[in-house]
Amino acid sequence: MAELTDNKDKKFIFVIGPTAIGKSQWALQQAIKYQGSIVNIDSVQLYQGLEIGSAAPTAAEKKQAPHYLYSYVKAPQEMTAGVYLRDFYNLITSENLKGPVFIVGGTGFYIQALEKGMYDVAPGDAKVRKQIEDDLKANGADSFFTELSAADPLHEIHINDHYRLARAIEILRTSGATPTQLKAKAVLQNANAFPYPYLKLGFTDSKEALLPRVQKRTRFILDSGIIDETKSFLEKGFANWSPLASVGYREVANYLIHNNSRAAGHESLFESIVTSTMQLIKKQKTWFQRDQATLWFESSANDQLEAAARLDLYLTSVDQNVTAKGY
RNA sequence: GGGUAGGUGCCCGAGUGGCUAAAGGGGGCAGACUGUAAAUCUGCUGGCUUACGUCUACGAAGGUUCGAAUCCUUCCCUGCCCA
Repeated sequence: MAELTDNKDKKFIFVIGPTAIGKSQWALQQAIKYQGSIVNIDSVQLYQGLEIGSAAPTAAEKKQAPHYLYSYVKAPQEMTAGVYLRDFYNLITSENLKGPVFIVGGTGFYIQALEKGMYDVAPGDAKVRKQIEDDLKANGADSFFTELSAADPLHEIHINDHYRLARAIEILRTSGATPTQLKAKAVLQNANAFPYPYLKLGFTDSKEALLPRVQKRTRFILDSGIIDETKSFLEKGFANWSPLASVGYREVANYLIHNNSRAAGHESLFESIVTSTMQLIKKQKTWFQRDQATLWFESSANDQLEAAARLDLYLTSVDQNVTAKGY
């Protein structure tokens, strides 16, 4: 990690919460008000060409305050939380970001990675990974599960979770470390944790409150051209590019491949995107539940004002860290 | 009007005498989560009951049978074909 002294007195504000809650718009208002900047922490808005479906900030919005880490990863490159961290720290140590920095997004895993840091193990090597995948295919999950259980009887990976199983085996074979050891070590050291003062604000709301927002947004996304956006990637041969498996794009790709000819397909496309988005929201809410350090607000105008007041308190205070526990 | 296929749990759909509260999928609910994370994975999902159990359920009503979603009769409804 590079020298961090430049940012000693800089304040960071996480603005997190489920999709379609209105984080970006709120954060933009605040960034304008305090002459700050915005950094993305959404795992899909990172990519170039997926702006419509991921409801990324528009050019007009980006003009109102500096935005970073949006639309900069090009297909067929695929991001990981680890690479995101590298990019994030590169950014804030190489550029002198204006004012308070708003870190905005709903990807719980990335937020956690940034806040707590990641395990000190090598990232997946493409070659090794391929080998592991072949091995898994040839010998089945049972053999992986047995191998992992022998080395780490306390691991909590399910036998059907092939992705996690393969990753655990990869780490085990290359470094000898087990999931249980890594977890224990991370709790003790927490060496790669976020090194700056920060405030975590979250927006969330009931399913009933979110549904109309999701419907409206889905209509808008469809009208704005997510179908063409998807089509262009498919035509370039990126059908297996992992971001295309994210909410919206997955449904559209499926629609283009299977029901394109049917007139009724369009309405069910709308419905299926709404459903997946609501499912995503549920998963995000489940993830955020365990986060004890976030100050939560609802989406109402009143709560937005309340959140703004808390922000103001933080920005004008001399305290370093202000979290839920601080109040 | 005639013929024909069919009506199954929130939805789709399997089941054609007992092992059926009824496969599977979707949806819903709850959860896990350290380099794919908007991904991946797990559990639950008719009522009452802690449980044993019991009640209600396979279009409706009757019937056959020790026993029916499954067989028979009539009726209602839906799709398709012929008039």
